Amino acid sequence: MDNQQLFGSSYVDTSFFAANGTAQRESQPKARRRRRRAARCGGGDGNGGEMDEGGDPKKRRLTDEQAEMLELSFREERKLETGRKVYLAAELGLDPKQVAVWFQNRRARHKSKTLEQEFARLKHAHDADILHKCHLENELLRLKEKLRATEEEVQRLRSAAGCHGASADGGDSAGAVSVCGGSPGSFFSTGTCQQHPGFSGADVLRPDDDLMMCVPEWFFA
DNA sequence: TTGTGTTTTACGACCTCC
DNA sequence: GGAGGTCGTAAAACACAA
Repeated sequence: MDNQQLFGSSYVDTSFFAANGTAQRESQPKARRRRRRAARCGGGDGNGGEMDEGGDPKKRRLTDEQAEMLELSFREERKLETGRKVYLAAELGLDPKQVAVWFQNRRARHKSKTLEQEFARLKHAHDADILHKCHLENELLRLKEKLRATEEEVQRLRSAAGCHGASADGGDSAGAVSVCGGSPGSFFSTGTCQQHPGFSGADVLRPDDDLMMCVPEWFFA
């Protein structure tokens, strides 16, 4: 069937068909499924309202051609105004209501897929943030350890110089390394990085990432 | 062949816009 | 008020592993 004939120039431009053709389906399994069904049923009859033995209109899957043309039309414009609905229904031998329902369901599928992709993107970004936070925490620990060593060295030099009253700060230097066990805002308890169970930082790691202290506790569970 | 999970079609309820 | 939208859901159609 000629695409120009089917949709009319006001609905679909020819460059779209040229670019997409009929091969650009969302997934191969879907195509395979339709092929198998077509083989079983002896191909589509072009009638979406086939009756069962009792004469009741049963749920009928659209033929490959019908689905394909609706898909092309959907990609062109996701909303369905009355004129286009009636036109498509007439050209595809469907009830206008069927066309409307198909578009409703197609929009729902599209939205669902979009949300899925957006979720994956946000999760990836979140994982990267968690990893970055881990590195910052590790760096903080290193710096505090360095500070503690420096303060110990100062203390030692003062002692060596006979400056016994120098510890006016109450000997608080030991508190400098208490971050591991007691820092209120710390993410760490025993030097490991506590992650959410769903953390999947592996996909954002780089070869030079220092993971010395960044092992989630659940890893050892 | 059958049980089960997934996809597709269809519908009703409710909302928004003209 | 009617047309068409989303959302939630039922059920048929289908794929596939056991």
